[in-house]
Amino acid sequence: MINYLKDSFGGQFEDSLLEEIANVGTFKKVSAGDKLMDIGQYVTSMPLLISGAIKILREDDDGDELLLYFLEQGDTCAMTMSCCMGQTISQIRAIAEMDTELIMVPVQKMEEWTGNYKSWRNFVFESYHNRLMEMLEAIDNIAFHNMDDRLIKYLKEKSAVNSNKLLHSTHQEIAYELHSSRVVISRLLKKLEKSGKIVLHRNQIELIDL
Amino acid sequence: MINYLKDSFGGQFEDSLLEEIANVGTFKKVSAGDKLMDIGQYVTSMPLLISGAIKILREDDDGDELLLYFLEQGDTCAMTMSCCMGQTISQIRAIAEMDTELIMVPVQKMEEWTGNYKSWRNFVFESYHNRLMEMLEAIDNIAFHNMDDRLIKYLKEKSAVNSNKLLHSTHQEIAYELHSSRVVISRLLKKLEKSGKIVLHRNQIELIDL
DNA sequence: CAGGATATGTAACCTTTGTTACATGTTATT
DNA sequence: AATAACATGTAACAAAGGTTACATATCCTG
Repeated sequence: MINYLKDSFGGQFEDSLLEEIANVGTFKKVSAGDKLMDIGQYVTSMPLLISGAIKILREDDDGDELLLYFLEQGDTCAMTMSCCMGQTISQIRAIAEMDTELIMVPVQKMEEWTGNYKSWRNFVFESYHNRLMEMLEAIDNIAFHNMDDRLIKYLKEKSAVNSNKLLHSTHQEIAYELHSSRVVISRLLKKLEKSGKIVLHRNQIELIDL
Repeated sequence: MINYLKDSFGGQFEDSLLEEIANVGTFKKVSAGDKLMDIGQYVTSMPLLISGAIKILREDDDGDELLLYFLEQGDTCAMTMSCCMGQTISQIRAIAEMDTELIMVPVQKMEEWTGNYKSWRNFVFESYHNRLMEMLEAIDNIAFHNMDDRLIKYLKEKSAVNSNKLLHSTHQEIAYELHSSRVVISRLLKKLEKSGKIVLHRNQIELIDL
Protein backbone atom coordinates (compact mmCIF):
# COMPACT_ATOMS: atom_id res chain seq x y z
CA MET A 1 0.00 0.00 0.00
CA ILE A 2 2.82 2.39 0.86
CA ASN A 3 3.96 2.32 -2.76
CA TYR A 4 0.55 3.26 -4.05
CA LEU A 5 0.54 6.11 -1.59
CA LYS A 6 3.96 7.31 -2.66
CA ASP A 7 2.90 7.32 -6.30
CA SER A 8 -0.18 9.43 -5.69
CA PHE A 9 0.72 11.48 -2.62
CA GLY A 10 4.48 11.05 -2.19
CA GLY A 11 5.40 14.55 -3.23
CA GLN A 12 3.38 16.26 -0.55
CA PHE A 13 3.43 14.02 2.56
CA GLU A 14 6.39 13.24 4.83
CA ASP A 15 7.43 9.61 5.05
CA SER A 16 6.22 9.37 8.63
CA LEU A 17 2.74 10.49 7.58
CA LEU A 18 2.72 8.13 4.62
CA GLU A 19 3.48 5.31 7.03
CA GLU A 20 0.69 6.34 9.35
CA ILE A 21 -1.75 6.45 6.48
CA ALA A 22 -0.61 3.02 5.35
CA ASN A 23 -1.10 1.68 8.89
CA VAL A 24 -4.63 2.85 9.53
CA GLY A 25 -5.95 3.09 5.98
CA THR A 26 -7.66 0.27 4.13
CA PHE A 27 -7.14 -0.37 0.47
CA LYS A 28 -10.30 -0.60 -1.60
CA LYS A 29 -11.12 -1.36 -5.22
CA VAL A 30 -14.45 -0.37 -6.72
CA SER A 31 -15.87 -1.00 -10.17
CA ALA A 32 -17.29 1.51 -12.61
CA GLY A 33 -20.82 2.43 -11.56
CA ASP A 34 -20.42 1.46 -7.89
CA LYS A 35 -22.03 3.88 -5.49
CA LEU A 36 -19.53 5.02 -2.86
CA MET A 37 -21.71 7.47 -1.00
CA ASP A 38 -25.26 8.71 -1.16
CA ILE A 39 -27.16 11.72 0.05
CA GLY A 40 -28.23 11.23 3.65
CA GLN A 41 -25.60 8.65 4.53
CA TYR A 42 -23.29 9.13 7.47
CA VAL A 43 -19.65 9.53 6.65
CA THR A 44 -17.11 7.58 8.67
CA SER A 45 -14.02 7.55 6.51
CA MET A 46 -12.46 9.70 3.89
CA PRO A 47 -11.16 8.47 0.56
CA LEU A 48 -7.73 9.12 -0.95
CA LEU A 49 -7.79 8.42 -4.67
CA ILE A 50 -5.00 6.20 -5.96
CA SER A 51 -6.29 5.62 -9.47
CA GLY A 52 -9.46 5.93 -11.49
CA ALA A 53 -12.10 8.61 -11.08
CA ILE A 54 -15.24 9.33 -9.10
CA LYS A 55 -18.09 11.54 -10.15
CA ILE A 56 -19.82 13.72 -7.59
CA LEU A 57 -23.53 14.40 -8.08
CA ARG A 58 -26.16 16.55 -6.46
CA GLU A 59 -29.82 15.53 -6.38
CA ASP A 60 -32.98 17.57 -5.91
CA ASP A 61 -36.20 16.64 -4.13
CA ASP A 62 -37.64 14.96 -7.20
CA GLY A 63 -34.63 12.71 -7.64
CA ASP A 64 -33.21 14.69 -10.55
CA GLU A 65 -29.44 14.68 -10.71
CA LEU A 66 -26.72 17.12 -11.61
CA LEU A 67 -23.04 16.33 -12.10
CA LEU A 68 -20.88 18.62 -10.00
CA TYR A 69 -17.31 17.48 -10.72
CA PHE A 70 -14.92 14.57 -10.90
CA LEU A 71 -12.36 13.40 -8.36
CA GLU A 72 -9.14 11.99 -9.77
CA GLN A 73 -5.80 10.57 -8.65
CA GLY A 74 -4.38 12.49 -5.69
CA ASP A 75 -7.73 14.00 -4.83
CA THR A 76 -9.86 13.53 -1.78
CA CYS A 77 -13.47 14.42 -1.09
CA ALA A 78 -13.74 17.78 0.63
CA MET A 79 -17.43 17.13 1.21
CA THR A 80 -16.52 14.04 3.14
CA MET A 81 -14.08 15.93 5.31
CA SER A 82 -16.58 18.65 5.77
CA CYS A 83 -19.23 16.20 6.85
CA CYS A 84 -16.88 14.28 9.12
CA MET A 85 -15.90 17.35 11.05
CA GLY A 86 -19.46 18.46 11.54
CA GLN A 87 -20.78 14.94 12.11
CA THR A 88 -23.43 15.63 9.51
CA ILE A 89 -24.81 13.54 6.71
CA SER A 90 -23.56 13.60 3.16
CA GLN A 91 -25.11 16.15 0.83
CA ILE A 92 -23.82 14.52 -2.31
CA ARG A 93 -23.72 11.24 -4.17
CA ALA A 94 -20.44 9.69 -5.26
CA ILE A 95 -20.29 7.11 -8.05
CA ALA A 96 -17.23 5.46 -9.53
CA GLU A 97 -16.78 6.75 -13.07
CA MET A 98 -14.50 3.81 -13.85
CA ASP A 99 -12.68 1.07 -11.97
CA THR A 100 -11.04 2.93 -9.12
CA GLU A 101 -8.55 2.26 -6.35
CA LEU A 102 -8.63 4.21 -3.11
CA ILE A 103 -7.45 4.22 0.45
CA MET A 104 -10.03 4.80 3.14
CA VAL A 105 -8.88 6.65 6.24
CA PRO A 106 -10.98 6.71 9.43
CA VAL A 107 -12.16 10.21 10.29
CA GLN A 108 -10.67 10.30 13.77
CA LYS A 109 -7.17 10.14 12.31
CA MET A 110 -7.98 13.00 10.09
CA GLU A 111 -8.45 15.38 13.01
CA GLU A 112 -5.30 14.13 14.70
CA TRP A 113 -3.14 14.61 11.62
CA THR A 114 -4.53 18.06 11.08
CA GLY A 115 -2.92 19.01 14.37
CA ASN A 116 0.33 17.14 13.88
CA TYR A 117 1.30 17.38 10.23
CA LYS A 118 1.64 20.62 8.39
CA SER A 119 1.68 18.80 5.08
CA TRP A 120 -1.63 17.18 5.91
CA ARG A 121 -3.10 20.52 6.84
CA ASN A 122 -1.99 21.98 3.55
CA PHE A 123 -3.42 19.01 1.72
CA VAL A 124 -6.75 19.46 3.42
CA PHE A 125 -6.85 23.18 2.73
CA GLU A 126 -5.81 22.72 -0.85
CA SER A 127 -8.48 20.13 -1.24
CA TYR A 128 -11.11 22.51 0.09
CA HIS A 129 -9.81 25.17 -2.23
CA ASN A 130 -10.00 22.89 -5.25
CA ARG A 131 -13.52 21.84 -4.43
CA LEU A 132 -14.68 25.39 -3.92
CA MET A 133 -13.24 26.26 -7.31
CA GLU A 134 -14.97 23.34 -8.94
CA MET A 135 -18.23 24.34 -7.34
CA LEU A 136 -17.76 27.83 -8.72
CA GLU A 137 -17.14 26.34 -12.12
CA ALA A 138 -20.28 24.25 -11.81
CA ILE A 139 -22.21 27.40 -10.95
CA ASP A 140 -20.71 29.26 -13.90
CA ASN A 141 -21.79 26.44 -16.16
CA ILE A 142 -25.40 26.27 -15.14
CA ALA A 143 -25.90 29.98 -14.50
CA PHE A 144 -24.07 31.51 -17.43
CA HIS A 145 -24.13 28.96 -20.22
CA ASN A 146 -26.72 27.37 -22.47
CA MET A 147 -27.24 23.67 -22.74
CA ASP A 148 -25.23 23.35 -25.94
CA ASP A 149 -22.12 24.83 -24.29
CA ARG A 150 -22.66 22.75 -21.20
CA LEU A 151 -22.97 19.63 -23.32
CA ILE A 152 -19.71 20.34 -25.16
CA LYS A 153 -17.93 20.95 -21.88
CA TYR A 154 -19.40 17.75 -20.46
CA LEU A 155 -18.20 15.70 -23.41
CA LYS A 156 -14.71 17.18 -23.19
CA GLU A 157 -14.43 16.54 -19.48
CA LYS A 158 -15.73 13.01 -19.75
CA SER A 159 -13.24 12.38 -22.51
CA ALA A 160 -10.38 13.82 -20.46
CA VAL A 161 -11.25 11.87 -17.32
CA ASN A 162 -11.49 8.63 -19.26
CA SER A 163 -8.51 9.42 -21.50
CA ASN A 164 -10.62 8.37 -24.43
CA LYS A 165 -12.13 10.12 -27.42
CA LEU A 166 -14.79 7.45 -27.52
CA LEU A 167 -17.39 7.90 -24.78
CA HIS A 168 -19.57 5.04 -23.66
CA SER A 169 -22.67 6.98 -22.72
CA THR A 170 -26.30 6.93 -23.73
CA HIS A 171 -28.19 10.15 -24.38
CA GLN A 172 -30.32 9.36 -21.37
CA GLU A 173 -27.32 9.14 -19.06
CA ILE A 174 -26.01 12.46 -20.28
CA ALA A 175 -29.44 14.02 -19.79
CA TYR A 176 -29.44 12.84 -16.16
CA GLU A 177 -26.03 14.27 -15.39
CA LEU A 178 -26.78 17.62 -17.02
CA HIS A 179 -30.26 17.70 -15.48
CA SER A 180 -31.97 17.89 -18.84
CA SER A 181 -34.16 15.55 -20.88
CA ARG A 182 -33.17 12.84 -23.34
CA VAL A 183 -34.90 14.50 -26.29
CA VAL A 184 -33.04 17.75 -25.73
CA ILE A 185 -29.71 15.98 -25.53
CA SER A 186 -30.40 13.91 -28.63
CA ARG A 187 -31.31 17.10 -30.46
CA LEU A 188 -28.15 18.92 -29.47
CA LEU A 189 -25.93 15.91 -30.11
CA LYS A 190 -27.39 15.58 -33.59
CA LYS A 191 -26.58 19.23 -34.21
CA LEU A 192 -22.98 18.64 -33.11
CA GLU A 193 -22.78 15.66 -35.41
CA LYS A 194 -24.10 17.66 -38.35
CA SER A 195 -21.43 20.27 -37.78
CA GLY A 196 -18.79 17.56 -37.85
CA LYS A 197 -17.72 17.84 -34.22
CA ILE A 198 -18.75 14.36 -33.12
CA VAL A 199 -19.99 11.08 -34.56
CA LEU A 200 -22.87 9.24 -32.94
CA HIS A 201 -23.13 5.48 -32.52
CA ARG A 202 -25.35 3.36 -30.35
CA ASN A 203 -24.12 3.67 -26.75
CA GLN A 204 -21.08 5.54 -27.98
CA ILE A 205 -20.07 9.05 -28.91
CA GLU A 206 -16.90 9.69 -30.83
CA LEU A 207 -15.32 13.10 -30.30
CA ILE A 208 -13.82 14.41 -33.51
CA ASP A 209 -13.14 18.11 -33.13
CA LEU A 210 -14.65 19.82 -30.12
CA MET B 1 -11.72 45.64 19.91
CA ILE B 2 -11.44 42.70 22.26
CA ASN B 3 -15.03 43.24 23.33
CA TYR B 4 -16.34 43.18 19.79
CA LEU B 5 -14.43 39.97 19.29
CA LYS B 6 -15.87 38.41 22.39
CA ASP B 7 -19.38 39.26 21.30
CA SER B 8 -19.03 37.67 17.89
CA PHE B 9 -16.44 34.94 18.44
CA GLY B 10 -16.09 34.60 22.19
CA GLY B 11 -17.79 31.24 22.43
CA GLN B 12 -15.40 29.47 20.16
CA PHE B 13 -11.94 31.02 20.68
CA GLU B 14 -9.71 30.83 23.75
CA ASP B 15 -8.87 34.10 25.46
CA SER B 16 -5.25 33.87 24.34
CA LEU B 17 -6.32 33.61 20.72
CA LEU B 18 -8.80 36.46 21.10
CA GLU B 19 -5.95 38.58 22.40
CA GLU B 20 -3.73 37.66 19.49
CA ILE B 21 -6.46 38.56 17.04
CA ALA B 22 -6.98 41.85 18.79
CA ASN B 23 -3.24 42.58 18.60
CA VAL B 24 -2.66 41.96 14.92
CA GLY B 25 -6.11 42.64 13.51
CA THR B 26 -7.34 46.02 12.36
CA PHE B 27 -10.86 47.21 12.97
CA LYS B 28 -12.70 48.42 9.89
CA LYS B 29 -16.07 49.99 9.18
CA VAL B 30 -17.57 49.91 5.72
CA SER B 31 -20.79 51.43 4.40
CA ALA B 32 -23.58 49.74 2.51
CA GLY B 33 -22.55 49.31 -1.10
CA ASP B 34 -18.79 49.45 -0.51
CA LYS B 35 -16.80 46.96 -2.51
CA LEU B 36 -14.54 44.90 -0.24
CA MET B 37 -13.05 42.59 -2.81
CA ASP B 38 -13.29 42.07 -6.53
CA ILE B 39 -12.57 39.28 -8.96
CA GLY B 40 -8.91 39.27 -9.90
CA GLN B 41 -7.68 41.10 -6.80
CA TYR B 42 -4.97 39.66 -4.60
CA VAL B 43 -6.03 38.78 -1.11
CA THR B 44 -3.81 39.83 1.77
CA SER B 45 -6.06 39.70 4.78
CA MET B 46 -9.10 37.84 5.90
CA PRO B 47 -12.22 39.42 7.36
CA LEU B 48 -13.95 38.44 10.59
CA LEU B 49 -17.47 39.83 10.62
CA ILE B 50 -18.46 41.70 13.76
CA SER B 51 -21.77 43.15 12.58
CA GLY B 52 -23.66 43.82 9.38
CA ALA B 53 -23.63 41.63 6.29
CA ILE B 54 -21.66 41.15 3.09
CA LYS B 55 -22.98 39.73 -0.14
CA ILE B 56 -20.78 37.45 -2.21
CA LEU B 57 -21.22 37.57 -5.98
CA ARG B 58 -19.88 35.67 -8.96
CA GLU B 59 -19.45 37.30 -12.36
CA ASP B 60 -19.20 35.82 -15.84
CA ASP B 61 -17.10 36.98 -18.80
CA ASP B 62 -19.76 39.44 -19.95
CA GLY B 63 -19.94 41.14 -16.57
CA ASP B 64 -23.23 39.52 -15.58
CA GLU B 65 -23.57 38.87 -11.88
CA LEU B 66 -25.03 36.20 -9.68
CA LEU B 67 -25.55 36.38 -5.92
CA LEU B 68 -24.00 33.38 -4.21
CA TYR B 69 -24.66 33.98 -0.51
CA PHE B 70 -24.42 36.37 2.39
CA LEU B 71 -21.84 36.54 5.15
CA GLU B 72 -23.10 37.59 8.58
CA GLN B 73 -21.89 38.14 12.12
CA GLY B 74 -19.40 35.48 13.19
CA ASP B 75 -18.67 34.45 9.61
CA THR B 76 -15.50 34.74 7.65
CA CYS B 77 -14.83 34.39 3.96
CA ALA B 78 -13.72 30.88 3.06
CA MET B 79 -12.89 32.07 -0.42
CA THR B 80 -10.47 34.53 1.08
CA MET B 81 -8.78 31.86 3.14
CA SER B 82 -8.72 29.59 0.19
CA CYS B 83 -7.10 32.24 -1.95
CA CYS B 84 -4.63 33.24 0.75
CA MET B 85 -3.33 29.74 1.16
CA GLY B 86 -2.86 29.23 -2.54
CA GLN B 87 -1.61 32.77 -3.16
CA THR B 88 -4.18 33.06 -5.91
CA ILE B 89 -6.49 35.86 -6.93
CA SER B 90 -10.04 36.23 -5.75
CA GLN B 91 -12.72 34.48 -7.76
CA ILE B 92 -15.56 36.42 -6.23
CA ARG B 93 -16.77 39.92 -5.54
CA ALA B 94 -17.72 41.02 -2.02
CA ILE B 95 -19.98 44.01 -1.44
CA ALA B 96 -21.29 45.33 1.87
CA GLU B 97 -25.02 44.67 2.02
CA MET B 98 -25.36 47.22 4.81
CA ASP B 99 -23.09 49.18 7.12
CA THR B 100 -20.72 46.56 8.41
CA GLU B 101 -17.97 46.22 11.02
CA LEU B 102 -15.16 43.76 10.61
CA ILE B 103 -11.70 42.86 11.81
CA MET B 104 -9.06 42.27 9.18
CA VAL B 105 -6.40 39.69 9.99
CA PRO B 106 -3.17 39.41 7.96
CA VAL B 107 -2.94 36.11 6.17
CA GLN B 108 0.42 35.08 7.66
CA LYS B 109 -1.17 34.88 11.10
CA MET B 110 -3.84 32.69 9.73
CA GLU B 111 -1.39 29.94 8.84
CA GLU B 112 0.35 30.23 12.19
CA TRP B 113 -2.85 29.94 14.20
CA THR B 114 -3.95 26.97 12.16
CA GLY B 115 -0.97 25.14 13.60
CA ASN B 116 -1.24 26.45 17.14
CA TYR B 117 -4.91 26.74 18.00
CA LYS B 118 -7.33 23.89 17.72
CA SER B 119 -10.25 26.27 18.07
CA TRP B 120 -9.00 28.28 15.12
CA ARG B 121 -8.63 25.13 13.07
CA ASN B 122 -12.17 24.16 13.86
CA PHE B 123 -13.37 27.62 12.99
CA VAL B 124 -11.63 27.47 9.64
CA PHE B 125 -12.98 24.03 8.84
CA GLU B 126 -16.45 24.96 9.91
CA SER B 127 -16.24 28.02 7.76
CA TYR B 128 -15.26 25.94 4.75
CA HIS B 129 -18.08 23.58 5.51
CA ASN B 130 -20.62 26.38 5.71
CA ARG B 131 -19.47 27.89 2.46
CA LEU B 132 -19.56 24.58 0.65
CA MET B 133 -23.12 24.10 1.88
CA GLU B 134 -24.10 27.55 0.70
CA MET B 135 -22.57 26.88 -2.67
CA LEU B 136 -24.60 23.69 -2.87
CA GLU B 137 -27.69 25.66 -2.01
CA ALA B 138 -26.86 28.19 -4.71
CA ILE B 139 -26.49 25.33 -7.18
CA ASP B 140 -29.80 23.84 -6.08
CA ASN B 141 -31.45 27.18 -6.66
CA ILE B 142 -30.25 27.80 -10.15
CA ALA B 143 -30.27 24.20 -11.34
CA PHE B 144 -33.50 22.93 -9.85
CA HIS B 145 -35.78 25.94 -9.46
CA ASN B 146 -37.55 28.37 -11.73
CA MET B 147 -37.11 32.09 -11.55
CA ASP B 148 -40.31 32.64 -9.56
CA ASP B 149 -39.12 30.34 -6.77
CA ARG B 150 -35.67 31.85 -6.87
CA LEU B 151 -37.16 35.31 -6.60
CA ILE B 152 -39.25 34.39 -3.57
CA LYS B 153 -36.22 32.85 -1.89
CA TYR B 154 -34.18 35.94 -2.71
CA LEU B 155 -36.75 38.27 -1.20
CA LYS B 156 -36.97 36.16 1.95
CA GLU B 157 -33.21 36.02 2.39
CA LYS B 158 -32.77 39.70 1.77
CA SER B 159 -35.48 40.39 4.32
CA ALA B 160 -33.87 38.10 6.87
CA VAL B 161 -30.38 39.53 6.44
CA ASN B 162 -31.68 43.07 6.78
CA SER B 163 -34.17 42.17 9.52
CA ASN B 164 -36.75 44.14 7.63
CA LYS B 165 -39.95 43.31 5.78
CA LEU B 166 -39.42 46.38 3.67
CA LEU B 167 -36.69 45.91 1.06
CA HIS B 168 -34.95 48.85 -0.54
CA SER B 169 -34.24 47.35 -3.92
CA THR B 170 -35.06 48.26 -7.49
CA HIS B 171 -36.20 45.64 -9.95
CA GLN B 172 -32.98 46.20 -11.88
CA GLU B 173 -30.82 45.42 -8.85
CA ILE B 174 -32.70 42.21 -8.21
CA ALA B 175 -32.34 41.25 -11.86
CA TYR B 176 -28.57 41.68 -11.61
CA GLU B 177 -28.24 39.54 -8.52
CA LEU B 178 -30.42 36.76 -9.90
CA HIS B 179 -28.76 37.02 -13.31
CA SER B 180 -32.02 37.78 -15.06
CA SER B 181 -33.49 40.83 -16.79
CA ARG B 182 -35.43 43.74 -15.35
CA VAL B 183 -38.54 43.00 -17.39
CA VAL B 184 -38.68 39.42 -16.17
CA ILE B 185 -38.31 40.48 -12.55
CA SER B 186 -40.96 43.19 -12.88
CA ARG B 187 -43.29 40.63 -14.42
CA LEU B 188 -42.80 38.11 -11.62
CA LEU B 189 -42.98 40.75 -8.89
CA LYS B 190 -46.28 41.98 -10.31
CA LYS B 191 -47.58 38.43 -10.22
CA LEU B 192 -46.55 38.14 -6.56
CA GLU B 193 -48.29 41.45 -5.81
CA LYS B 194 -51.48 40.30 -7.54
CA SER B 195 -51.53 37.19 -5.40
CA GLY B 196 -51.21 39.35 -2.29
CA LYS B 197 -47.76 38.18 -1.22
CA ILE B 198 -45.99 41.51 -1.59
CA VAL B 199 -46.75 45.18 -2.19
CA LEU B 200 -44.68 47.17 -4.66
CA HIS B 201 -43.55 50.77 -4.21
CA ARG B 202 -40.94 52.82 -5.96
CA ASN B 203 -37.51 51.57 -4.77
CA GLN B 204 -39.21 49.46 -2.16
CA ILE B 205 -40.82 46.09 -1.83
CA GLU B 206 -42.98 45.23 1.12
CA LEU B 207 -43.16 41.56 2.05
CA ILE B 208 -46.63 40.63 3.24
CA ASP B 209 -46.97 36.88 3.21
CA LEU B 210 -44.25 34.93 1.46
C1' DC C 1 -41.18 74.34 -12.67
C1' DA C 2 -38.81 72.51 -16.88
C1' DG C 3 -36.10 68.85 -18.25
C1' DG C 4 -33.44 64.91 -17.55
C1' DA C 5 -32.61 60.75 -15.15
C1' DT C 6 -34.52 56.87 -13.01
C1' DA C 7 -38.09 53.34 -12.01
C1' DT C 8 -41.88 50.76 -13.31
C1' DG C 9 -45.78 48.61 -16.31
C1' DT C 10 -46.89 46.08 -20.21
C1' DA C 11 -47.41 44.24 -24.93
C1' DA C 12 -45.45 41.64 -28.62
C1' DC C 13 -42.26 38.64 -30.02
C1' DC C 14 -38.21 35.28 -30.05
C1' DT C 15 -35.21 31.62 -28.30
C1' DT C 16 -34.22 27.93 -25.51
C1' DT C 17 -35.61 24.20 -23.24
C1' DG C 18 -38.84 20.79 -21.90
C1' DT C 19 -42.85 17.50 -23.09
C1' DT C 20 -45.54 14.23 -25.59
C1' DA C 21 -45.96 11.10 -29.02
C1' DC C 22 -44.57 7.91 -32.19
C1' DA C 23 -41.41 5.62 -35.53
C1' DT C 24 -37.39 3.04 -36.27
C1' DG C 25 -33.36 0.47 -35.24
C1' DT C 26 -30.51 -2.53 -32.24
C1' DT C 27 -29.59 -5.91 -28.68
C1' DA C 28 -30.69 -9.52 -25.54
C1' DT C 29 -33.69 -13.37 -24.22
C1' DT C 30 -36.22 -17.24 -24.76
C1' DA D 1 -37.11 -16.33 -35.21
C1' DA D 2 -40.39 -13.92 -32.15
C1' DT D 3 -40.48 -10.77 -28.57
C1' DA D 4 -39.29 -7.54 -25.18
C1' DA D 5 -36.24 -4.02 -23.71
C1' DC D 6 -33.46 -0.42 -24.85
C1' DA D 7 -31.55 3.47 -27.75
C1' DT D 8 -32.18 6.88 -30.99
C1' DG D 9 -34.57 10.24 -34.41
C1' DT D 10 -37.89 13.57 -35.09
C1' DA D 11 -42.17 16.31 -35.29
C1' DA D 12 -45.39 19.17 -32.91
C1' DC D 13 -46.39 21.70 -29.22
C1' DA D 14 -45.93 24.16 -24.58
C1' DA D 15 -43.67 26.91 -21.12
C1' DA D 16 -40.14 29.83 -19.22
C1' DG D 17 -37.42 33.35 -19.76
C1' DG D 18 -35.13 36.92 -22.47
C1' DT D 19 -35.51 41.11 -25.76
C1' DT D 20 -37.32 45.22 -27.75
C1' DA D 21 -40.14 48.90 -27.62
C1' DC D 22 -42.76 52.27 -25.66
C1' DA D 23 -45.77 54.47 -22.13
C1' DT D 24 -46.09 56.39 -17.73
C1' DA D 25 -44.73 57.83 -13.20
C1' DT D 26 -41.54 59.73 -9.92
C1' DC D 27 -37.56 62.03 -8.40
C1' DC D 28 -33.71 65.25 -8.69
C1' DT D 29 -31.49 69.36 -10.13
C1' DG D 30 -30.62 73.68 -11.95
